[in-house]
Amino acid sequence: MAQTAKKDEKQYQLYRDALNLFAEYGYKKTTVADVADRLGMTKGNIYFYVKNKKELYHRTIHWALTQWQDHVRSAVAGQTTAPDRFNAMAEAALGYIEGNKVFRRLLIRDPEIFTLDRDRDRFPEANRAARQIIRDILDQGIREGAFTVRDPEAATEYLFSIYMMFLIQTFVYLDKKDFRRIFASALALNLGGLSSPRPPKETSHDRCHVKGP
Amino acid sequence: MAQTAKKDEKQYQLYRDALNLFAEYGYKKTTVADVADRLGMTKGNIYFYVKNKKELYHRTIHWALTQWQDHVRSAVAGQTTAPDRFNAMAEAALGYIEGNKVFRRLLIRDPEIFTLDRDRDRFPEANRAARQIIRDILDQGIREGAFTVRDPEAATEYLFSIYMMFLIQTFVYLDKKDFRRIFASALALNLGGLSSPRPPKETSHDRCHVKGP
DNA sequence: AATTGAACAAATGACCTAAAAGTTCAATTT
DNA sequence: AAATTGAACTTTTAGGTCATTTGTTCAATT
Repeated sequence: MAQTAKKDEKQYQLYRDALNLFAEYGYKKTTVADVADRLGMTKGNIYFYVKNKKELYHRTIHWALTQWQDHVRSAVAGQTTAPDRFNAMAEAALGYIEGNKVFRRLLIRDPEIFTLDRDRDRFPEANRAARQIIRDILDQGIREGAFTVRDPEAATEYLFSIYMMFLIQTFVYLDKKDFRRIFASALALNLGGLSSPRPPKETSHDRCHVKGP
Repeated sequence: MAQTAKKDEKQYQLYRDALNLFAEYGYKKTTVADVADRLGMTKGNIYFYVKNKKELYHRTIHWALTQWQDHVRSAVAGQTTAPDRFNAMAEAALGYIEGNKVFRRLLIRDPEIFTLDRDRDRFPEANRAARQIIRDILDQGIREGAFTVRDPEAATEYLFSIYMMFLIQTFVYLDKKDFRRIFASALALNLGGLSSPRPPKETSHDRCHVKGP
């Protein structure tokens, strides 16, 4: 049941315009009539595209999350080794929002878009895909011998939580003060751990490859 | 201005009883008269000990946090090496709440006791002390050559956030499902990092001590 | 110093109502 | 047929009133 190209185009406009309005005024203060006005139609016609306001909101945000994820995936694809991909993923994921004012506003209006509570996750599909990006990099690293991970599933869950935590602290709570500095610490810790020894160089590649005692 | 021993004792009772009531009914549903009744006094007399209900609540929780921290500190003191202390701290901090039904109830009634948002932290003093516990272990580990940490202040902040995250996920959101499993992953990752090489043994001590290339 | 109890002040919840916003749909346009 | 309109309809919300509960004060008492 393929949609018409025209409907696809209209839907794109709908999500884009709705996103801007929801980001500016929040869910409650944005009326269906506001969205219709912005698109040059009447509010009744919105219901030709979505079944109600709630669905409009949800689809709009899901669409925004999807765009963001595509950006991350292409950044990851631009690297080859697992550690490089890990860094690229982290940088792309956080950097994208850093540079996206509309998305940041949206998060302030609706801080629960990102949550650490799986039961209250309103975008489980998008977040499953996000976990998969992490998981793929871990698996590659293990396969190629660059990473040592005992329980990849648990590690993925843990890393995803840290990623959520960073998003929430930085873009919801606006604790940006030392964002980059703590982010760097987090990357170093996740790649190398607390434990010595490690040469005091950052570039994460040339590492001691001696087997344990 | 030393208080009388009698007043100290009454204060202890006050906090203990108030804690139980707040945990059972929450802040709103617990009346000042309820607390007074439990202590066998009249509500007017509560105001001899605290200046208002809000202060009673805050002091009560602060007292509970302090007790918890004392427990963690003594668990840490029971170990000697930094990695052992790190593990002991993590286990004591999470384990204490795991076994404390009243505290867990309180968290469900008032989920914002723990927050990732420094601006909304109602117990900054207690949390500063908690960070200090982490920091002291990191410093010891660095001093003794067991840990390699480029920026201890940022690392402390990061580790404290992870600790908060675990508390929130496990005891506020009740995502206990894989708590222990992910907790183990987190400890392993923080001590050893993702990167190979590391012998496939868990006990975190006997590690490769060869200097980098 | 610690406690009481009555008096007073502030906060809450229930109820009401008018306005605003969400939703439907038969008719109309593209 | 797909897309759109606009009026009718339903649901939600914001604001106001009011009785009741709860929080707070304080002069008197132990």
